[in-house]
This record gives sequence, C-alpha cells and structure tokens, in this order.
Amino acid sequence: MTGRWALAPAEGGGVEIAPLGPDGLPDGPVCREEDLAGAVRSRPHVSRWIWRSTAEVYPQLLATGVRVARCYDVEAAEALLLGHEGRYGEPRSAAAALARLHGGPVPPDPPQRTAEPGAQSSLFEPRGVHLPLTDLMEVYAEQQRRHGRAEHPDRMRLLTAAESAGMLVAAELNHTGLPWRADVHRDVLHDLLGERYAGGGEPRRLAELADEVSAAFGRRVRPDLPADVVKAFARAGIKVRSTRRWEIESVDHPAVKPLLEYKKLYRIWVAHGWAWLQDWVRDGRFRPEFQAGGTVTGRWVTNGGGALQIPRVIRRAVVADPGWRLVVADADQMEPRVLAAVSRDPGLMEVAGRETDLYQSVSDRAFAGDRAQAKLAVLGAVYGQTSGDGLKNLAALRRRFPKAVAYVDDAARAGEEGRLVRTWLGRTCPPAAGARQDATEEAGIPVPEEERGGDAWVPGYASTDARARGRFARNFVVQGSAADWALLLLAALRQRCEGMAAELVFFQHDEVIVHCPQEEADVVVAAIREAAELAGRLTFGETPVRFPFTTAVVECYGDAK
DNA sequence: AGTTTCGGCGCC
DNA sequence: AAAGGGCGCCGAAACT
Repeated sequence: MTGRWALAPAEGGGVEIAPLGPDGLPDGPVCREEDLAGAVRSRPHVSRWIWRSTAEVYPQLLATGVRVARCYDVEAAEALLLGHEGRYGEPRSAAAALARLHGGPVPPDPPQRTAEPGAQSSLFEPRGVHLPLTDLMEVYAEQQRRHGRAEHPDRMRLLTAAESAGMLVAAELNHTGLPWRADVHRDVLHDLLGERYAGGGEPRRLAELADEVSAAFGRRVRPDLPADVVKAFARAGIKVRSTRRWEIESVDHPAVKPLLEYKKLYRIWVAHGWAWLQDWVRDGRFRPEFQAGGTVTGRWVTNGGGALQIPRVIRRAVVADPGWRLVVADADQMEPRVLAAVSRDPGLMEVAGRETDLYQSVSDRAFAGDRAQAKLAVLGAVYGQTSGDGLKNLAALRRRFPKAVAYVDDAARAGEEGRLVRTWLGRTCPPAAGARQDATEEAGIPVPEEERGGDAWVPGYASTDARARGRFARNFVVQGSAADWALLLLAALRQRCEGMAAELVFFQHDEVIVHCPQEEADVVVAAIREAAELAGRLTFGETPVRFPFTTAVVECYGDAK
C-alpha cells in the first residue's frame, strides 16, 4: 500500500504504524512492531511518513542506514500553523495540540536542550512528549483542516512540507558531518597564532600582540578587556565609546594596529581554535547540530559548534576525501531576487530575470553605474536603513522600483502596528506577543515568563520598540521568503542526489556544499541549477525571476569564491 | 559559586 | 564611513 503512513514510537521501544487514507484518516489497523528501523525499511513504497518529530525518529533510522523520501513533521507544522493563526507563543507540541483539541489543560513545551559537544550520546534521548499513534493521527487530521483555513491553503501545505523536508535534511547533515581535516586546521592555527604554551594560556602570537599594545600605551593593557582598552585610550587623551573595530579603526594611535590584529586572532582562537577542534571534530568530520526552523524567519541555527559562522581562514580545513570533490554553491544576490519575486515589481523582476550580476543592473538603471551604491541601497531597503547616504539611495531606488520598495515599506508599517506579517508561503512573524509585551513592560507591568510564549518569544525582538519591530518585519518578508525558497531548494537537491554517492554536507542560508566523487561533480552542479529553478517555481509560482548559483568544484572549501 | 547579560565579532 | 535584519559563540562582567 503506497501513500501516507503514520508512525509513533511506542512506550517500551517498539513502534506503532498505520496507513492513512486520502482524507488523512486511518485506512487500516494500527499495528505494533518491535523494530522501528525494520518497520520503515520493509515499507519502501510509503511516500510520506507522518510523525511527531523528525528529531525524535529520524536519527535512529539514519543510524541503521535507513533514509526516507518524505515526511510530515507534526510539531514543525504545529508551530507554523499556530504562527499563521496569530497564536504565536502557544505551546507547539503535539500533546498541546491534542489538548487544545479536547479542551483539556495544555501542557507547556519542554525546555530547549542546551548545546553539548559530541552530540552522539544525546542522539537517542527522547525529546518532547510522547503521543500514542491514534492521538497523533487526530492532531494530523485537524492540522489538515487548519491548512484549509489558511490565507493561501496550497502555499501553507507547501510550507509545512518544505519545513518537514528541512527537518530531514538537518538530521541527515548531522548524521553525515562535514569533512574536516584536523591536521590542516592545526596548521592554520599554528600559522596564525603561533605555538601554544603549556597551561592553556594565550598562544605566542596573541601574547606578542598584547605586549605590543601594552608597549604602545606605556602600561599593561589587556586587549581582550574592552573596559581596559577604553580606559587606556582615555589616558592617552582619546575618547572612544567602545572598542568596536569601526570605532577604533579611525583612531590615530600606535596601539590601534596591534589591537585590531589581536582582536581578529583572539576571535579565531576562542571560537574556532584548538578547544573547538577537540570538541567538535571526530573521525575526520565536523558534526554540528543543525536545527531547521530554529528562527522565526525560517533560517536555521546550529546548536553548538558555530557551524554557520566558520571564519573564512578556517575553511581551509574543509577538504574532500581522496578522489572526491566539494561542490560549493552559493545563490547569487538572493535578497533582491526574492524581493522581486514577492513584490512583483516589474522593473526589479526584469532585472532579476537575468542571471547576470543584479546589483550591476540595478546600478545601471538607478545609480549611474555605481554598483556599490546600488547594493547599499537594496540592502538598506531590505534591512530598514534609517540614516546616512542610504536614505538618499533609497529614494533613487523607490523611483525606479516603486512596487518593490512599497512591499517592504508595507511590511514595516504592518509590523509597527502589530499586524501579522507573512512570508510568501505563509510563515508568520510574531507581532502581538512582542507588541503586547512592550506595551505592558513599558507601563511597568512585568509579563510573567509563561505568558511570553516560551521558545517563540525572541528577546532581541520583543524588547525593542515599534520601529525596531517595523525593521524586523521589513526584513522578515524577504529573509523569511528566502528561507522558504532555500528549503524547497534543499528538498529538490536532496531528491536529485538520491541514488548517487554524492552527499549533502553543509547548508548555510543560501549556500550548499555537496561532497561527491570527482566524476559526479558535473551532475551535481547541474542538479543544483535544476533544483534552484524548481524551487523558484514551486515557491513563488510563475515568475520571470531567476535564481542562479555560483558553483565551484574544489578539493578545499577555502578555495571556493 | 552558579547563572545571566554584555561586548565584540564571525557568518549570511 | 556608519547603520539597518537574522543568528552563535566566547570570556568577562554583573548579577543572584
């Protein structure tokens, strides 16, 4: 029997499974089997597995070599549906959804697990609240009805399917890991930082730079302590508000050069140094814990390992296996292309309908060929720039691409006014919780923690003022729609790599890395191109906008772009 | 002593 | 040049 099947791990190690009919309701008896992996492996014809949580089930399957084509993650869908319904902050577990359905007390979501190097041990920890299969199917059926009540039901269905695919990809990435040469990493560290001293203190180069800084000030100064540095500058008669690079850069003082160099290297030492290597690299692979849907915009986060912030110099350590290659693919000017697709601005669509450098085209039309100004203006429009040359540039942008600018302006206004703001597919940003909390807290009334909406409550967002919410909403419609598109891209690419030796090993917002035998590289490059086009059509419907990638076939990530 | 916030900077 | 969106990570500082 093909089609959808539901699956729920049972108490005591077994698993309950049942086929679902076209209406999403049970189409056969619930059967109980002892072996989760066996139950899935023996049913390769199942087109989509419905389960509570991919993070709960799929790592176990992957560990025994079982992959699935598609799934539907009930809790991921619950989060998206709640958001869409303007109910951000309500518990999003399947158990909570069931309780709402039955009118019982709604259990709060379990707290987020904290990061922990070498996630292997925690892989099989049960996460979240167990739910019997019949209950799960009831929640699923109701979710199907809720999709039907969404603003755009088809888009919402696509969104939850895409998010579910993202969950699969994240689990697979966590399982596979990124090829990582610890020896190369150590060489890079040694080149940059010098020898390590016994006792775990600063490596040689940092110690030298700290001495140079101190010498320049004429007294002992610790460059890693901002307060110390600000004080030292003050004694030298120089007022600085902080020790941020852009503020220090313009200061004329002999300490500046070694100080900036120190800060650059210090950062690498503490964030991606020897300790990181020890914690996160095992058996030639870096295994971060990717979390699909980790942010309200739909972008992913990693839970430990800082996989989305690997400094460029450290990328030298990412090396393909012998005879293999890394296909590094980076979407070109994704934000303005997405803005063109969602706003339907004729001028911007026309520009984004070409695969050539979009910022150059924009500058030809509105900025007298000044590409840098054009890029600044576009990013300023998307990020909500409020001052500087950006404003003047924004005006030029508005004249030539009025619908595009109006689109983000409308989103900003909606955000400021606390109205719902959605991505093209219907991912919704949390306005009410933030607005209400601000209003209450500004009035001096503290909001109880449980009312802040748990995981859905974002401190940096909720605590800001209305204008900040406007900027957030402005960016949300673009960044979020781009994230939606990226999920579809991943899903399509994953499907195309099926049956090949190629493995997806990295994903970072608008960039993917596929690790494959040298002779598969050309096929992979083509697959990425096709997947990008398909994702564009699926996500945004009929649109002239292209989504080109810059691809590089390399042995070392450091050699890409 | 343990936990939370801050400052600074890495990536997109 | 500076500032506008999203994150994570670290040590130090500031808190309990």
